Amino acid sequence: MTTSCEKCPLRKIDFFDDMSQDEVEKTQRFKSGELVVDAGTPILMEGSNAPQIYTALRGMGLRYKLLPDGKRQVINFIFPGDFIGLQAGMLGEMGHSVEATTNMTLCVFDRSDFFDFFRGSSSRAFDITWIAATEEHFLGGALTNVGQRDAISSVAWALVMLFRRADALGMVHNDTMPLPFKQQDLADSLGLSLVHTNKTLTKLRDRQLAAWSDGKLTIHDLGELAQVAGMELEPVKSRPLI
Amino acid sequence: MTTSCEKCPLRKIDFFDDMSQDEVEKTQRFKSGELVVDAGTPILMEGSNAPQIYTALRGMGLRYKLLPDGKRQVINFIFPGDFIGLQAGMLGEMGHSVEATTNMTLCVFDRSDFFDFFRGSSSRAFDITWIAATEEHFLGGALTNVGQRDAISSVAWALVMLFRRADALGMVHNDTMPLPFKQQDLADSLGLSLVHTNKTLTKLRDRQLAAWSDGKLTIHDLGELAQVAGMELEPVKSRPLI
DNA sequence: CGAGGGTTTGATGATAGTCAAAGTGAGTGG
DNA sequence: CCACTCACTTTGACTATCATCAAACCCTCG
Repeated sequence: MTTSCEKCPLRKIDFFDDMSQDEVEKTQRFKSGELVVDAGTPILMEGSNAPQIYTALRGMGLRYKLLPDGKRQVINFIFPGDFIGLQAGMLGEMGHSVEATTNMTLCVFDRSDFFDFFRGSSSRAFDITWIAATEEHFLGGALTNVGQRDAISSVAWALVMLFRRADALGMVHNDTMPLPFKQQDLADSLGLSLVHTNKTLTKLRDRQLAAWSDGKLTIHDLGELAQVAGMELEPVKSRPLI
Repeated sequence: MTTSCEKCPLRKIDFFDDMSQDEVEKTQRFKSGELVVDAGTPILMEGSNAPQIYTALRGMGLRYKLLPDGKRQVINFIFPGDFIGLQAGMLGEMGHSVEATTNMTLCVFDRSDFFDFFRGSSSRAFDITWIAATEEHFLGGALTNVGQRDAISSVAWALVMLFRRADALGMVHNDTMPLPFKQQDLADSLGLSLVHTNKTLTKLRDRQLAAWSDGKLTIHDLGELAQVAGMELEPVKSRPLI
């Protein structure tokens, strides 16, 4: 049995905006099913004209782009509640691939219903656009990070961003969050080599700023780490859920 | 006298989608005026809660983000027809600053009317979301470029992207387009130093791949340059105009 | 003619990449 | 239950790309 939007566990999280009854119903009607995938499964392929789009209900994943020569850029990390396939819905084609890093459960929507859903509720349409704008905002920050920060600041920035997202989702306990990715994934997200990323991580660990091992990231003093990153912590804003 | 949307010169360009009479009228009602600024004028500031948003009607500019230590990341370059301030409209706050590189004329819209405009026409709402998704798509590519390509490929990629945009707007004549930016701007967009960017540009010039000087960029064989960039040329898609 | 912004060039050095190999731990099969 | 494998992490040595520093050059402008 699939989870009904009515009882969606994500909606209980403060981080997500409240939804009106009407919004819940419209979203429920839009939802065509659920997809359960194992860790490592590809979900969407760059350039593909995918018939379906998703919301991550459980589990984590990543978005990435491959270059012809095989290099990989991780665009960002997927957390529960993330909307996946907006580009497919709007542009008919994904600009990046998506794959599951852990086992995942995804709410499935048919792309063919997307336009109706969009026009059927201007508040939901607004939410979708809000998500797109937020994604753009994040990518501007990520670009700035990769372009302008040196390795230690860059890694620090990434860890702060990940940690704050997890915190907003209630995934942080005892200053630690689950981080089921590989160092290679982080390296590919920052444009650094695996080796250098590894050495930078041990530097942060030695300085007691952030410790990531066994799929768990521990940060005791976020402010200090943000200091190293040379970033200012913007307040966390709640976001809509599709 | 301001340009009416009815007679907007940009609409004559094939690159922009046709608009229905209704869309033209709604856009006209949304438009509150025009802004003419000199080269170098700041248009929007990062973090500001700007009351107005814009569409570039004439001239070019750039979006950028500043780090606390003064480093600058150029997010992208603004061409005529670009919508400016989507983040302000949706999120209430810009994630980057915008400034005019040349003299510019901008169509001005009041942010307070934005939501009405959005809900007043689902096709215009769709267009706005389309633009947001496209921006996200571009930024994914830019991130990949900065993260994964070496200097020569990176510069080549940027020049190809600029040239194709200009071409779509009919700004290319005799294999050359106006490119009124400084080398420092390009350097800041690629995360490279000015000196290294300069040396890379002369390399491309020596190899007869791309010559940029006196504010003009000429490329005789785009395919060859794209080859150097290690990129595949996606077909150009027309886009909506706000 | 001098000043200033932008571009170009050369010399030097540091950050980060590459290569190679060892270490660790979970899972598998004999 | 003990090799053995495999995927991932860690470390060390060497290299190269790119940053930094400095100075010259070129134009336009007052």
